[in-house]
Amino acid sequence: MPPKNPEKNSKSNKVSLTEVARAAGVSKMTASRVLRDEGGYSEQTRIKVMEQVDALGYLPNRLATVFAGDQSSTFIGVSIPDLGNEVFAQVLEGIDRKLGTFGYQSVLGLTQHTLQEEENWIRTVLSWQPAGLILTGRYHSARATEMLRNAGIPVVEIWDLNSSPLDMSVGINHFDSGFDMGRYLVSVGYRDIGYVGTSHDTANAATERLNGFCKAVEGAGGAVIKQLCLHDTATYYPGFYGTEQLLVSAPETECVYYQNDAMAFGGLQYCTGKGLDVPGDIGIAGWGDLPIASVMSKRLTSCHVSHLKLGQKAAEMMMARLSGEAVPNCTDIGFRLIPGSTVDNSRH
Amino acid sequence: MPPKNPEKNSKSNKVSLTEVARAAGVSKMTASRVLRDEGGYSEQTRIKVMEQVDALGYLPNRLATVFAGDQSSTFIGVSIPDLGNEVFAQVLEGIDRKLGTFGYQSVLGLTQHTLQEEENWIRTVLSWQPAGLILTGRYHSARATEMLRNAGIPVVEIWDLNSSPLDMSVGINHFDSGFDMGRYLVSVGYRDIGYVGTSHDTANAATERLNGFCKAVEGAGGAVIKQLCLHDTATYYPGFYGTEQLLVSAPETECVYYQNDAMAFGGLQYCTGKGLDVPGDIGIAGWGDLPIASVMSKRLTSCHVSHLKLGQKAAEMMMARLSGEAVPNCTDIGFRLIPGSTVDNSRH
DNA sequence: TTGAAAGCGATACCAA
DNA sequence: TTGGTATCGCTTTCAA
Repeated sequence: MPPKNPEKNSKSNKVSLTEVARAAGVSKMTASRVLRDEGGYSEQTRIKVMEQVDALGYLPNRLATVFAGDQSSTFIGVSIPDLGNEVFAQVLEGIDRKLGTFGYQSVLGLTQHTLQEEENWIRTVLSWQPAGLILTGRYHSARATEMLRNAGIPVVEIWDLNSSPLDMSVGINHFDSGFDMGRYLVSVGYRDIGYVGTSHDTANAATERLNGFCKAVEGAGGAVIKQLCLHDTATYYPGFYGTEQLLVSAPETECVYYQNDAMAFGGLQYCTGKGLDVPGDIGIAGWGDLPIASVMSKRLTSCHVSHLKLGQKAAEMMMARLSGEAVPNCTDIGFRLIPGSTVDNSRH
Repeated sequence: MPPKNPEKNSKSNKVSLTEVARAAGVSKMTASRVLRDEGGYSEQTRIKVMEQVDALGYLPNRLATVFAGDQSSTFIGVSIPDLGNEVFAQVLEGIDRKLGTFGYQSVLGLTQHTLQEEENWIRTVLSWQPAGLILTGRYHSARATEMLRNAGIPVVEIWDLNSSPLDMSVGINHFDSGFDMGRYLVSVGYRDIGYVGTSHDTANAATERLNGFCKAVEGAGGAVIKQLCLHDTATYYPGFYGTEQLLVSAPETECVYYQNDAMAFGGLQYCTGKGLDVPGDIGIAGWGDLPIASVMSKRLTSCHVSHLKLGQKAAEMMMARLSGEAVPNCTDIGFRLIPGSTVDNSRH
């Protein structure tokens, strides 16, 4: 809960347009016109006003402008599951940089992968009258969905491609990306395959990748013999110990598919540390194509997605919509399977 | 520039407190009291109002509340250089999560390490009447400093510890952390040492680490024989090719100190790829202690800083100040040198 | 327990 | 080229 302002009232030392106008000896309407560069005043008047703006250090109160109702704000609410995951940090970077070039600001919400957190954040951020919202994920609570519909502002859902979005959507088809990897791994000769990921309380993109993966593997004659969903964050160390758990309970595993590259690196390090040869003894595949891959001698088998571009595209769609342009409501930015060298493509 | 609202006026479909009050058959003051849980109304009235709130899907307009002048907003402006650098992503995560528990929101600004970007962002974000600002770095343009002083809101400068901050400061002493590493490397026997980092247009923490490092190395009888400051981002691949450049021009280098762990990993991979033994042939030291270190078999020599905690602390100081508590204006969260195994501590 | 009126800072609209 | 007045949604203050 926001506290009452401690020092009586913070506006006490803030300069308002009225004060600028008075100091310049004009009405506040004239001062307003000068500041908005609207025209319809003499050069002499303009100078008088600007002198006082500088002298008094006047900063406009944009709250009042929006409140007056003639403009929307330049806030864009942006929900992100967590920033410990590098890919989301990149998405946010893409969004915020692009928004910045249009003079808009991100109001951040970290939802920790829960719909309840997202709903709470949506309620709050809507009360600040944002110009639009960019949300990670296509699943929202019923109440959240209702609020979003009622808000009457543009919404871009990112990450999962959503063929029937609330409004607009940009991302990739995660099911397909999992499917492609499954098909690839079986095609090079793997049969007994394991999975290591994390579980969240809600359906999400990683689950869809797993679903696609299983479907492809089983359809092609392989088997996903063990699926490990840890109650942890999807980072390096869980990939490490998850691999240990997996190999203890299913030592026949020939290849492991991970929720993302960070977990895959953890798994790779576990295997290497145990003296296993990758890919000779065991294959490893991740997802996301992290920047660190650019310096690894052994290219991680993965799936490339341009996270930065995804964020930029989301911001661009938002800006286009806000300026009244027609915007396709569904944009697939695509992915690319990276064969890499952590799976053995010569098993046949 | 924010465009004029395309659809006439977005408020058209928004429900105001007045409408709720009318529907409930009470005055808007009574409805306001109910919504603020202020007391001073009958239970029957409360029910009538809340029924209409639900029925109409009323969401308060917090802009109007702040504007009315009785409260400050729950915005905290947060400036971060870039999110491609994992450590800053962690800092932001720490800030935003902690702010969230107090019902505050981060308004993000990515400054790309330039003071001009920061100044522009400060001007904009101040116009939205934030409750406070959290800024990365202790250096600001003259105009930015003036605006910050005039704003009359709490400011926390993070990252570099600032003994005479604008208002509050939390971070570490980067000079000291560089100094400690320099002293350590010489103490284990290195003499000809190189540095690989990036250059920015402004003074920054990495520069201070380098300064501290050089002072310690030279004071202890070693020499920083080559300093490479690339015009690039401080990530994996620049660490890789920067190392190549360094070793070509100064093949006698015994040990390399990097701006951060990501660059150090890049360098490590370069050396390993070239058949150099680390630390047998060359030593490698980074800064920051990235999460990936938790799964590496060879512990990277580095300097640990709790980035998440730094962010949390900054948010806590902000919240404490906003609730009127006394807050120390300078908090050192400390660092810890990690000897690791990418330098040889048995050279003597 | 309730309500009417003033006002926050800026802009639209109309009048001079 | 200027300025007065109403207005946005809400809360404070004062009155009933």
